[in-house]
Amino acid sequence: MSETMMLDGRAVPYGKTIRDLVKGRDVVAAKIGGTAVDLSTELTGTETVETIKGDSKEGLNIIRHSCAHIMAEAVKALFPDARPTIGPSTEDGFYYDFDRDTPFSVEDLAKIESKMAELVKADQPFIRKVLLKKDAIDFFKENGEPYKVEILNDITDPEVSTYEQGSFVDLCRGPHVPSTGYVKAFKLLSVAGAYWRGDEKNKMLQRIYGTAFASKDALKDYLNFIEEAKKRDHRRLGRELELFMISDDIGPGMVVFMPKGGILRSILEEFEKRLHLKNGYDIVYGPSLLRGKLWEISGHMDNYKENMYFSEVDSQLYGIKPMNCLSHIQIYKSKVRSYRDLPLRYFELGSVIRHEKSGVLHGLLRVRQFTQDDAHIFCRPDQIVEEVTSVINLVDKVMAIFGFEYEVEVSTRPDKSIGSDEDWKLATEALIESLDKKGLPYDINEGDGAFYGPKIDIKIKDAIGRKWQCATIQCDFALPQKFDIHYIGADGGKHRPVMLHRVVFGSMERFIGVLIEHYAGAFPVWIAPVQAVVMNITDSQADYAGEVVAKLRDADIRVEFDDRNEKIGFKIREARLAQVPFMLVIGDKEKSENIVMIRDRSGQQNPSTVDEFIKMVKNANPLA
RNA sequence: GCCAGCGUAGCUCAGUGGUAGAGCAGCUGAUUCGUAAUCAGCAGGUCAAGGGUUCAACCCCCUUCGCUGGCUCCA
Repeated sequence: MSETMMLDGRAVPYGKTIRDLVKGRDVVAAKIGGTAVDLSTELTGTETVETIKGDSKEGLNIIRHSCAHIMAEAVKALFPDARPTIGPSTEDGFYYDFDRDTPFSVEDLAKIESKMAELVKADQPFIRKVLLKKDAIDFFKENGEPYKVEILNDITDPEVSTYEQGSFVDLCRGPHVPSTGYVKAFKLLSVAGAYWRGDEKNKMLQRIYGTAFASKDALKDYLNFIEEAKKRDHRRLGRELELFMISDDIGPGMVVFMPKGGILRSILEEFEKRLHLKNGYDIVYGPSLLRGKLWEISGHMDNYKENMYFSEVDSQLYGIKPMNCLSHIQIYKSKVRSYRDLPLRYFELGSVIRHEKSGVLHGLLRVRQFTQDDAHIFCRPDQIVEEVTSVINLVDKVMAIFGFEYEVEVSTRPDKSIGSDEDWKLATEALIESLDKKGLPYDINEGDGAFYGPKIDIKIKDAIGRKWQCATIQCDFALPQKFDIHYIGADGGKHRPVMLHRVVFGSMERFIGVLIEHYAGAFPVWIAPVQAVVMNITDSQADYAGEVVAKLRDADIRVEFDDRNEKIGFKIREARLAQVPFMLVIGDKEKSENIVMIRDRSGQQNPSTVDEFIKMVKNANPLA
């Protein structure tokens, strides 16, 4: 056996800790055979060792997790009545949940932060200890930490590890940075309530959010990013650009599209109609109010009642639709279907109303009344994979048009659900097969499916990285059975079709909300509510400018005429603030040469004829 | 729904136990001026709503509504 082993590709001797072998404090932990370990690990084997730097994704997680421990130490020192529960790292920071009767205040954050700074300065080592589970239980019981005891009771391993720094000991798998001084840049961000173990039946704990970075500059960059993101918040831009409003007088979660938002939505809806017709869908419309009986058959009365609105008409119970499927099923049932008819694809821009809990409402992204670009595909079991694949292709095409990157998740059977185990298995496998065929990576969300079937969720990100589910494809074996729909097969027998529920935008509201943030209000020309503002320099060009406006309007260009008695600089400023893609400036020169000066959002200017400009705008439509 | 914070003019925000201010926007007038703000004047508020404490409440207390950040839930 040789006397050395490999560390980041260089030969190093045995018998030393990793920390002995790396210089400085850029390296925060290491990986041996793919498992992250502390730098205090002594090298004894022949494995290959790779270091983890603080500015890598893995390294950041370790720094943040260690920072969470430091925060817990600070909290326990300042508030001895706070009982620590769990404190993981997250995608862009960390949190720690405490059980405490008095919630933390914003002022408390500052105190905790300065205590943490002290602890960091003290550069206390993180000390890992491995002990028997029963000894750990005794220790945390004695220490008055019932939550740690509860976690330990769920652990099956006989041995567990703890990490100790200063006066604080936490049950933890690790790894951690070698000492508190490794945490060079951190900030506490907010306090919030959170249920113990994420279950609303449990006690609400006090959560403190924070973040940490490998350097002060990186932290500063992140805080700047948050500030910049706030500027593109769709609620702010929605008001500034006069796209939509949510009025107190009307009610929470109810969106009013104002003229600018109205035209934007209308353009997107026309786009969707054409897209679906091109892809073999039929356009249908269903009513908002459907008999209560129908919702009983569908299972909504048992599974979704608390989210629905009801109305009694002529002593008959009616439910306002929270989804569009039932009308589409009635269309399917309107005549005998042959296997040759399938697949049938019914598309509806369907407005639904759901009683969402008040605390979840969020601008356009979470509302109570919304319009889905919904479709239901009725197909034979042997057509599922092909149909799902074609929906995925459609989604992919649309996301590319708008420049969205997306993440895919497959959600499996939840506790509260209907249908047989075999159906769920078949449907879930079909969804996964389609994704595999397309070569799309995906995560599995166990138990996150709809109550009637498994689903593929496609999530796109808003300005500050929050992910929103927009497109989704849901496989449903339950409703065809409940409504007893069938088709006549080649064998002359009755067979049960499969139903796919799917949306591409998700809802007009949410998609527009994400679009606003994605483009920061500067919409591409084909969807911009106003595509051009014509502006004259003085009154002497008003007549010619008016002719240009008329010509553009006649060519279906969305144009506004700024003929106010204002300076050209002021007109341009206003058009820029309104994020109008093109400004058509008309002075004496343009008038005499029968042209316009086109200024785009970047400030570039080019002279053009009106006809050329019209052609350019028309060509910007992706379905043109 | 739960935890915390917040609610002053159309918007962004000051303000104090003694009956409200600024900037921008708006309106009026002047200005006709070639690429991100012309000047002047005017007007604008049951201080979210309801109740209470007080000689007196926008301010203190309670309730309701709404918003914000989270949690749970979701297109």
